[in-house]
Amino acid sequence: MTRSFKFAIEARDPHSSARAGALTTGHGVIPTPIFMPVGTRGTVKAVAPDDLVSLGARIVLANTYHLMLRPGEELVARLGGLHRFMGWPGPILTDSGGFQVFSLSKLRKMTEDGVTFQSPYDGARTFFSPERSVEVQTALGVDIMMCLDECTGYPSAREEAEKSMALTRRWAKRCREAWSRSDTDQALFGISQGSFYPDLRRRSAEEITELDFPGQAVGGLALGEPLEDRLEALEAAREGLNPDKPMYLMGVGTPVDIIEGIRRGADMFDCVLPTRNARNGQLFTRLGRLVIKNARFREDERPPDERCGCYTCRTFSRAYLRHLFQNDEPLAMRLASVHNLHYYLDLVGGAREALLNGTFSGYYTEFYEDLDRGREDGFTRA
RNA sequence: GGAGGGGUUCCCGAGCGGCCAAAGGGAGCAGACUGUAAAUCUGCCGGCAAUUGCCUACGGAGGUUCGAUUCCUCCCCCCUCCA
Repeated sequence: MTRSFKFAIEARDPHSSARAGALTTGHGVIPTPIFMPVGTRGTVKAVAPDDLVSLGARIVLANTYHLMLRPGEELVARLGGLHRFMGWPGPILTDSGGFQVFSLSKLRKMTEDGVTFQSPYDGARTFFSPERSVEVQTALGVDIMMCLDECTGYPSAREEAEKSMALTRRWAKRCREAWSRSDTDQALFGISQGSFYPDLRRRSAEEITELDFPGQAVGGLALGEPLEDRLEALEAAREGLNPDKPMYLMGVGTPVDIIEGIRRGADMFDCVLPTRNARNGQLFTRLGRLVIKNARFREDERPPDERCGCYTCRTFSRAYLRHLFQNDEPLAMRLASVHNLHYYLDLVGGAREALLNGTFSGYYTEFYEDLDRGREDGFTRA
Protein backbone atom coordinates (compact mmCIF):
# COMPACT_ATOMS: atom_id res chain seq x y z
CA MET A 1 0.00 0.00 0.00
CA THR A 2 1.21 3.50 -0.65
CA ARG A 3 1.55 5.57 2.46
CA SER A 4 -0.17 8.92 2.42
CA PHE A 5 2.30 10.64 4.76
CA LYS A 6 3.91 13.76 3.25
CA PHE A 7 5.61 16.88 4.47
CA ALA A 8 5.79 20.11 2.50
CA ILE A 9 7.56 23.26 3.59
CA GLU A 10 5.55 26.36 2.69
CA ALA A 11 7.56 29.25 4.09
CA ARG A 12 10.83 29.95 5.84
CA ASP A 13 11.97 32.70 8.16
CA PRO A 14 15.02 34.39 6.64
CA HIS A 15 16.51 35.18 10.05
CA SER A 16 16.20 31.81 11.78
CA SER A 17 15.54 28.15 11.09
CA ALA A 18 11.80 28.59 11.58
CA ARG A 19 9.51 27.34 8.85
CA ALA A 20 5.84 26.73 8.15
CA GLY A 21 4.65 23.61 6.43
CA ALA A 22 1.99 20.96 6.08
CA LEU A 23 1.95 17.34 7.13
CA THR A 24 -0.39 15.07 5.24
CA THR A 25 -1.72 11.95 6.95
CA GLY A 26 -4.49 9.50 6.25
CA HIS A 27 -6.74 11.39 8.66
CA GLY A 28 -6.09 14.90 7.50
CA VAL A 29 -3.58 17.64 6.85
CA ILE A 30 -1.75 19.24 9.75
CA PRO A 31 -0.43 22.77 9.38
CA THR A 32 2.93 23.32 11.05
CA PRO A 33 4.31 24.41 13.37
CA ILE A 34 1.77 22.56 15.44
CA PHE A 35 1.12 21.78 19.07
CA MET A 36 -0.31 18.34 19.78
CA PRO A 37 -2.44 17.96 22.92
CA VAL A 38 -1.48 14.91 24.96
CA GLY A 39 -4.10 12.22 25.40
CA THR A 40 -2.08 9.44 26.96
CA ARG A 41 -4.90 7.01 27.66
CA GLY A 42 -6.88 7.83 24.58
CA THR A 43 -8.34 11.00 26.06
CA VAL A 44 -7.04 14.50 26.43
CA LYS A 45 -7.87 14.74 30.11
CA ALA A 46 -10.84 16.92 31.05
CA VAL A 47 -11.86 17.81 27.51
CA ALA A 48 -14.00 16.03 24.95
CA PRO A 49 -13.17 15.65 21.28
CA ASP A 50 -15.71 18.35 20.36
CA ASP A 51 -13.79 20.76 22.59
CA LEU A 52 -10.64 19.80 20.70
CA VAL A 53 -12.38 20.41 17.40
CA SER A 54 -13.60 23.85 18.42
CA LEU A 55 -10.15 24.66 19.78
CA GLY A 56 -8.73 23.92 16.36
CA ALA A 57 -6.59 21.00 17.49
CA ARG A 58 -5.33 19.13 14.44
CA ILE A 59 -3.63 16.09 15.91
CA VAL A 60 -3.49 14.50 19.33
CA LEU A 61 -1.07 12.21 21.09
CA ALA A 62 -1.77 8.90 22.74
CA ASN A 63 0.51 6.44 24.48
CA THR A 64 1.40 2.98 23.27
CA TYR A 65 2.47 1.58 26.61
CA HIS A 66 -0.55 2.76 28.56
CA LEU A 67 -3.06 1.69 25.92
CA MET A 68 -1.38 -1.69 25.58
CA LEU A 69 -1.94 -2.30 29.30
CA ARG A 70 -5.43 -0.82 29.33
CA PRO A 71 -7.59 -1.61 27.50
CA GLY A 72 -5.14 -3.57 25.29
CA GLU A 73 -4.44 -2.89 21.64
CA GLU A 74 -6.37 -5.93 20.45
CA LEU A 75 -9.55 -4.64 22.03
CA VAL A 76 -9.02 -1.23 20.43
CA ALA A 77 -8.41 -2.91 17.07
CA ARG A 78 -11.53 -5.05 17.40
CA LEU A 79 -13.56 -1.92 18.15
CA GLY A 80 -12.40 -0.24 14.98
CA GLY A 81 -9.09 1.36 15.91
CA LEU A 82 -8.10 4.20 18.19
CA HIS A 83 -9.71 7.02 16.19
CA ARG A 84 -13.10 5.42 16.39
CA PHE A 85 -12.60 4.17 19.95
CA MET A 86 -11.82 7.62 21.33
CA GLY A 87 -14.12 9.52 19.00
CA TRP A 88 -11.40 11.66 17.50
CA PRO A 89 -11.57 11.94 13.72
CA GLY A 90 -8.25 13.68 13.14
CA PRO A 91 -4.70 12.40 13.06
CA ILE A 92 -3.19 10.62 16.05
CA LEU A 93 0.46 10.20 16.98
CA THR A 94 1.46 7.65 19.57
CA ASP A 95 4.51 7.79 21.71
CA SER A 96 6.21 4.44 21.67
CA GLY A 97 6.61 3.85 25.37
CA GLY A 98 10.10 5.29 25.28
CA PHE A 99 9.16 8.01 27.72
CA GLN A 100 7.97 5.34 30.16
CA VAL A 101 11.48 3.89 30.04
CA PHE A 102 12.37 7.15 31.75
CA SER A 103 9.32 8.03 33.82
CA LEU A 104 8.78 4.48 35.09
CA SER A 105 12.49 3.80 35.49
CA LYS A 106 11.91 2.35 38.95
CA LEU A 107 9.54 -0.19 37.47
CA ARG A 108 11.54 -1.60 34.61
CA LYS A 109 14.63 -3.54 33.63
CA MET A 110 16.51 -2.89 30.38
CA THR A 111 18.27 -5.39 28.17
CA GLU A 112 19.51 -5.24 24.60
CA ASP A 113 16.38 -7.03 23.56
CA GLY A 114 13.91 -4.69 25.21
CA VAL A 115 12.42 -3.57 28.50
CA THR A 116 10.60 -5.53 31.15
CA PHE A 117 8.07 -3.24 32.75
CA GLN A 118 6.23 -3.79 35.95
CA SER A 119 2.75 -2.44 35.39
CA PRO A 120 1.96 0.60 37.53
CA TYR A 121 -1.65 -0.61 37.52
CA ASP A 122 -1.35 -4.12 38.90
CA GLY A 123 2.35 -4.92 39.19
CA ALA A 124 2.30 -7.56 36.43
CA ARG A 125 5.52 -7.82 34.44
CA THR A 126 5.39 -7.37 30.67
CA PHE A 127 8.18 -7.59 28.16
CA PHE A 128 8.27 -4.70 25.74
CA SER A 129 10.51 -4.45 22.70
CA PRO A 130 10.94 -2.30 19.59
CA GLU A 131 9.01 -4.87 17.58
CA ARG A 132 6.29 -5.09 20.19
CA SER A 133 5.96 -1.30 20.28
CA VAL A 134 5.50 -1.16 16.52
CA GLU A 135 3.06 -4.06 16.69
CA VAL A 136 0.91 -2.27 19.27
CA GLN A 137 1.02 1.03 17.40
CA THR A 138 0.09 -0.74 14.19
CA ALA A 139 -2.88 -2.38 15.89
CA LEU A 140 -4.02 0.93 17.33
CA GLY A 141 -4.13 2.24 13.78
CA VAL A 142 -2.54 5.60 14.50
CA ASP A 143 -1.21 7.92 11.81
CA ILE A 144 2.24 8.51 13.21
CA MET A 145 4.13 5.91 15.21
CA MET A 146 7.29 6.58 17.15
CA CYS A 147 10.30 4.34 17.51
CA LEU A 148 11.00 2.85 20.90
CA ASP A 149 13.92 4.78 22.34
CA GLU A 150 15.72 5.02 25.62
CA CYS A 151 15.14 8.35 27.25
CA THR A 152 17.89 8.94 29.80
CA GLY A 153 17.66 11.42 32.63
CA TYR A 154 19.47 14.64 33.37
CA PRO A 155 22.29 14.80 34.06
CA SER A 156 23.80 11.76 32.38
CA ALA A 157 27.44 10.79 32.27
CA ARG A 158 28.89 10.96 28.78
CA GLU A 159 29.64 7.25 28.70
CA GLU A 160 26.09 6.43 29.70
CA ALA A 161 24.66 8.86 27.16
CA GLU A 162 26.79 7.34 24.44
CA LYS A 163 25.74 3.81 25.30
CA SER A 164 22.12 4.85 25.46
CA MET A 165 22.07 6.61 22.09
CA ALA A 166 23.70 3.57 20.51
CA LEU A 167 20.95 1.37 21.91
CA THR A 168 18.35 3.85 20.71
CA ARG A 169 19.85 3.62 17.22
CA ARG A 170 19.78 -0.19 17.20
CA TRP A 171 16.20 -0.11 18.43
CA ALA A 172 15.30 2.46 15.77
CA LYS A 173 16.63 0.09 13.13
CA ARG A 174 14.56 -2.76 14.52
CA CYS A 175 11.46 -0.56 14.63
CA ARG A 176 12.05 0.47 11.06
CA GLU A 177 12.35 -3.12 9.91
CA ALA A 178 9.17 -4.09 11.75
CA TRP A 179 7.38 -1.10 10.26
CA SER A 180 8.49 -1.75 6.68
CA ARG A 181 7.03 -5.25 6.88
CA SER A 182 3.62 -3.80 7.75
CA ASP A 183 1.11 -2.85 5.09
CA THR A 184 -0.72 0.00 6.73
CA ASP A 185 -1.07 3.71 6.08
CA GLN A 186 1.09 4.74 9.00
CA ALA A 187 4.24 6.78 9.25
CA LEU A 188 7.13 6.01 11.58
CA PHE A 189 9.33 8.66 13.14
CA GLY A 190 12.86 8.05 14.36
CA ILE A 191 14.06 9.60 17.59
CA SER A 192 17.48 11.08 18.21
CA GLN A 193 18.98 11.21 21.68
CA GLY A 194 22.46 12.14 22.88
CA SER A 195 21.77 13.80 26.22
CA PHE A 196 23.40 17.22 26.63
CA TYR A 197 26.62 16.60 24.71
CA PRO A 198 26.32 18.57 21.48
CA ASP A 199 28.56 16.22 19.52
CA LEU A 200 26.52 13.22 20.67
CA ARG A 201 23.31 15.04 19.87
CA ARG A 202 24.52 15.68 16.36
CA ARG A 203 25.83 12.17 15.86
CA SER A 204 22.63 10.60 17.11
CA ALA A 205 20.67 12.82 14.74
CA GLU A 206 22.86 11.75 11.84
CA GLU A 207 22.35 8.11 12.71
CA ILE A 208 18.61 8.59 12.71
CA THR A 209 18.81 10.48 9.43
CA GLU A 210 20.68 7.56 7.86
CA LEU A 211 17.80 5.26 8.69
CA ASP A 212 15.57 7.49 6.55
CA PHE A 213 12.35 7.77 8.50
CA PRO A 214 9.36 9.78 7.23
CA GLY A 215 9.81 12.08 10.22
CA GLN A 216 12.46 12.82 12.79
CA ALA A 217 12.23 13.58 16.45
CA VAL A 218 14.46 15.05 19.08
CA GLY A 219 13.88 13.25 22.36
CA GLY A 220 15.30 13.38 25.84
CA LEU A 221 14.93 17.11 26.41
CA ALA A 222 13.15 19.10 29.11
CA LEU A 223 14.19 16.78 31.87
CA GLY A 224 15.22 19.46 34.31
CA GLU A 225 18.15 21.00 32.44
CA PRO A 226 18.60 24.77 32.06
CA LEU A 227 16.99 26.32 28.99
CA GLU A 228 20.35 27.16 27.40
CA ASP A 229 21.44 23.52 27.54
CA ARG A 230 18.18 22.44 26.00
CA LEU A 231 18.46 24.89 23.13
CA GLU A 232 22.07 24.02 22.52
CA ALA A 233 21.16 20.33 22.35
CA LEU A 234 18.32 21.10 19.97
CA GLU A 235 20.56 23.08 17.65
CA ALA A 236 23.15 20.35 17.63
CA ALA A 237 20.48 17.78 16.81
CA ARG A 238 19.09 19.86 13.98
CA GLU A 239 22.50 20.00 12.34
CA GLY A 240 22.42 16.23 12.04
CA LEU A 241 18.85 15.91 10.82
CA ASN A 242 17.49 16.00 7.31
CA PRO A 243 16.05 19.53 6.93
CA ASP A 244 13.42 18.38 4.46
CA LYS A 245 11.72 16.17 7.00
CA PRO A 246 9.43 17.24 9.80
CA MET A 247 11.19 17.78 13.10
CA TYR A 248 9.27 16.83 16.20
CA LEU A 249 10.54 18.20 19.51
CA MET A 250 9.22 15.67 21.98
CA GLY A 251 7.61 16.61 25.25
CA VAL A 252 8.54 20.29 25.04
CA GLY A 253 7.43 22.49 26.65
CA THR A 254 6.78 25.89 28.12
CA PRO A 255 5.65 28.71 25.83
CA VAL A 256 9.23 29.98 25.79
CA ASP A 257 10.48 26.51 24.86
CA ILE A 258 8.01 26.38 22.02
CA ILE A 259 8.79 29.77 20.53
CA GLU A 260 12.51 29.02 20.80
CA GLY A 261 11.91 25.57 19.35
CA ILE A 262 10.09 27.03 16.38
CA ARG A 263 12.96 29.42 15.84
CA ARG A 264 15.30 26.46 15.72
CA GLY A 265 13.29 24.62 13.13
CA ALA A 266 11.00 22.38 15.17
CA ASP A 267 7.70 21.68 13.43
CA MET A 268 5.84 19.61 15.98
CA PHE A 269 5.47 19.89 19.74
CA ASP A 270 3.65 18.12 22.49
CA CYS A 271 3.64 18.67 26.21
CA VAL A 272 1.49 17.83 29.20
CA LEU A 273 1.99 21.27 30.71
CA PRO A 274 -1.11 22.99 29.29
CA THR A 275 -3.40 20.18 30.37
CA ARG A 276 -1.75 19.04 33.58
CA ASN A 277 -1.14 22.53 34.86
CA ALA A 278 -4.69 23.47 33.93
CA ARG A 279 -5.97 20.73 36.18
CA ASN A 280 -3.69 22.01 38.91
CA GLY A 281 -5.01 25.54 38.62
CA GLN A 282 -2.40 27.23 36.49
CA LEU A 283 -3.33 29.20 33.40
CA PHE A 284 -0.89 30.09 30.65
CA THR A 285 -1.48 33.35 28.85
CA ARG A 286 0.50 35.50 26.47
CA LEU A 287 1.22 37.74 29.49
CA GLY A 288 2.52 34.94 31.65
CA ARG A 289 1.13 32.43 34.09
CA LEU A 290 -1.75 32.88 36.48
CA VAL A 291 -2.25 30.64 39.50
CA ILE A 292 -5.97 31.07 39.44
CA LYS A 293 -6.40 29.58 42.93
CA ASN A 294 -4.59 32.52 44.51
CA ALA A 295 -6.61 34.55 47.01
CA ARG A 296 -5.97 37.75 45.10
CA PHE A 297 -8.43 36.65 42.42
CA ARG A 298 -11.30 36.23 44.84
CA GLU A 299 -13.17 39.23 43.48
CA ASP A 300 -11.40 39.70 40.17
CA GLU A 301 -14.05 40.15 37.51
CA ARG A 302 -11.64 40.13 34.59
CA PRO A 303 -11.21 37.09 32.39
CA PRO A 304 -7.86 35.29 32.73
CA ASP A 305 -6.61 37.15 29.63
CA GLU A 306 -8.59 40.08 28.28
CA ARG A 307 -7.34 39.52 24.75
CA CYS A 308 -7.87 35.76 24.66
CA GLY A 309 -10.70 34.55 22.46
CA CYS A 310 -11.27 31.17 24.07
CA TYR A 311 -14.62 30.09 25.47
CA THR A 312 -13.34 30.35 29.04
CA CYS A 313 -12.04 33.89 28.67
CA ARG A 314 -15.09 35.03 26.70
CA THR A 315 -17.44 33.74 29.37
CA PHE A 316 -15.97 33.55 32.86
CA SER A 317 -14.20 35.72 35.40
CA ARG A 318 -11.06 34.91 37.35
CA ALA A 319 -13.23 35.02 40.46
CA TYR A 320 -15.52 32.33 39.09
CA LEU A 321 -12.68 30.10 37.95
CA ARG A 322 -11.04 30.45 41.35
CA HIS A 323 -14.35 29.53 42.96
CA LEU A 324 -14.59 26.39 40.83
CA PHE A 325 -11.07 25.35 41.80
CA GLN A 326 -11.69 26.13 45.47
CA ASN A 327 -14.57 23.70 45.38
CA ASP A 328 -12.98 21.01 43.24
CA GLU A 329 -15.65 21.40 40.63
CA PRO A 330 -14.90 19.29 37.52
CA LEU A 331 -15.80 22.22 35.30
CA ALA A 332 -12.72 24.02 36.62
CA MET A 333 -10.47 21.50 34.92
CA ARG A 334 -12.32 21.63 31.67
CA LEU A 335 -12.40 25.42 31.47
CA ALA A 336 -8.75 25.73 32.43
CA SER A 337 -7.73 23.02 29.95
CA VAL A 338 -9.74 24.66 27.20
CA HIS A 339 -8.02 27.96 27.89
CA ASN A 340 -4.49 26.54 28.09
CA LEU A 341 -4.89 24.47 24.94
CA HIS A 342 -6.33 27.48 23.15
CA TYR A 343 -3.33 29.51 24.18
CA TYR A 344 -0.83 26.86 23.03
CA LEU A 345 -2.62 26.30 19.75
CA ASP A 346 -2.89 30.03 19.24
CA LEU A 347 0.80 30.46 19.99
CA VAL A 348 1.87 28.02 17.27
CA GLY A 349 -0.91 29.12 14.93
CA GLY A 350 0.21 32.72 15.27
CA ALA A 351 3.78 31.70 14.57
CA ARG A 352 2.63 29.90 11.44
CA GLU A 353 0.68 32.93 10.25
CA ALA A 354 3.69 35.13 10.86
CA LEU A 355 5.95 32.76 8.95
CA LEU A 356 3.57 32.74 5.99
CA ASN A 357 3.38 36.55 6.10
CA GLY A 358 7.10 36.98 6.57
CA THR A 359 6.66 38.66 9.95
CA PHE A 360 8.04 36.00 12.23
CA SER A 361 10.77 38.13 13.79
CA GLY A 362 8.13 40.65 14.82
CA TYR A 363 6.01 37.89 16.27
CA TYR A 364 8.99 36.63 18.21
CA THR A 365 9.77 40.05 19.63
CA GLU A 366 6.16 40.63 20.57
CA PHE A 367 6.06 37.33 22.41
CA TYR A 368 8.71 38.53 24.85
CA GLU A 369 7.27 42.04 25.06
CA ASP A 370 3.95 40.57 26.15
CA LEU A 371 5.66 38.53 28.85
CA ASP A 372 7.47 41.63 30.10
CA ARG A 373 4.24 43.59 30.14
CA GLY A 374 2.52 40.78 32.00
CA ARG A 375 5.14 40.71 34.69
CA GLU A 376 4.33 44.31 35.51
CA ASP A 377 0.68 43.36 35.67
CA GLY A 378 0.88 40.58 38.24
CA PHE A 379 1.46 37.62 35.94
CA THR A 380 4.14 35.10 36.75
CA ARG A 381 6.83 34.94 34.10
CA ALA A 382 6.15 31.81 32.08
C1' G B 1 -36.48 13.97 88.10
C1' G B 2 -32.88 9.50 87.37
C1' A B 3 -28.50 7.13 84.64
C1' G B 4 -24.58 7.84 81.41
C1' G B 5 -21.42 10.46 77.70
C1' G B 6 -19.16 14.97 76.25
C1' G B 7 -17.22 20.33 75.79
C1' U B 8 -9.44 20.68 72.74
C1' U B 9 -6.24 25.64 68.47
C1' C B 10 -11.10 28.20 61.92
C1' C B 11 -13.94 23.04 61.61
C1' C B 12 -13.81 17.69 62.73
C1' G B 13 -10.98 14.97 66.04
C1' A B 14 -6.67 12.43 69.15
C1' G B 15 -4.28 13.35 73.72
C1' C B 16 -5.85 12.10 79.55
C1' G B 17 0.30 14.65 85.16
C1' G B 18 6.00 16.85 82.50
C1' C B 19 8.59 14.49 75.95
C1' C B 20 1.94 19.63 74.31
C1' A B 21 1.44 25.30 70.74
C1' A B 22 -1.03 20.06 71.48
C1' A B 23 -1.38 13.56 66.70
C1' G B 24 -4.39 13.00 62.29
C1' G B 25 -7.91 14.91 58.83
C1' G B 26 -10.37 19.14 56.60
C1' A B 27 -10.39 24.18 55.42
C1' G B 28 -7.10 28.25 54.41
C1' C B 29 -2.36 30.18 52.25
C1' A B 30 1.85 29.56 49.02
C1' G B 31 4.86 26.72 45.63
C1' A B 32 6.01 22.81 42.02
C1' C B 33 4.52 20.43 37.49
C1' U B 34 7.89 19.82 30.17
C1' G B 35 7.10 12.48 24.76
C1' U B 36 1.04 12.19 31.97
C1' A B 37 1.64 6.04 37.53
C1' A B 38 -0.47 13.49 38.28
C1' A B 39 -8.26 16.44 39.37
C1' U B 40 -1.10 15.07 41.72
C1' C B 41 2.83 16.39 44.95
C1' U B 42 5.49 19.74 48.51
C1' G B 43 5.74 23.52 52.22
C1' C B 44 3.32 26.86 55.84
C1' C B 45 -0.69 26.87 59.06
C1' G B 46 -1.89 30.89 67.63
C1' G B 47 0.96 35.72 68.27
C1' C B 48 5.58 38.10 68.84
C1' A B 49 10.66 37.87 68.90
C1' A B 50 13.41 35.11 65.35
C1' U B 51 20.26 30.03 67.73
C1' U B 52 17.88 27.56 72.58
C1' G B 53 13.03 32.72 74.01
C1' C B 54 8.47 35.02 75.62
C1' C B 55 3.20 35.57 75.62
C1' U B 56 -1.84 33.67 74.75
C1' A B 57 -4.48 28.97 74.49
C1' C B 58 -7.47 22.94 75.68
C1' G B 59 -16.11 25.55 78.44
C1' G B 60 -15.88 28.95 83.37
C1' A B 61 -14.14 29.69 88.47
C1' G B 62 -11.40 27.69 92.27
C1' G B 63 -8.11 23.78 94.24
C1' U B 64 -4.18 19.65 94.51
C1' U B 65 0.95 19.45 92.60
C1' C B 66 7.68 21.38 91.69
C1' G B 67 4.48 21.06 87.24
C1' A B 68 -2.16 20.35 84.88
C1' U B 69 -5.21 19.90 78.30
C1' U B 70 -4.64 15.69 81.60
C1' C B 71 -6.43 14.86 88.92
C1' C B 72 -10.38 17.13 92.56
C1' U B 73 -14.71 20.65 93.67
C1' C B 74 -18.52 23.76 92.10
C1' C B 75 -20.85 26.15 88.00
C1' C B 76 -22.43 26.75 82.67
C1' C B 77 -23.65 24.40 78.16
C1' C B 78 -24.47 19.96 74.72
C1' C B 79 -25.91 14.74 73.57
C1' U B 80 -28.11 9.72 74.60
C1' C B 81 -31.21 6.57 77.43
C1' C B 82 -34.93 5.87 81.47
C1' A B 83 -39.20 8.26 83.95
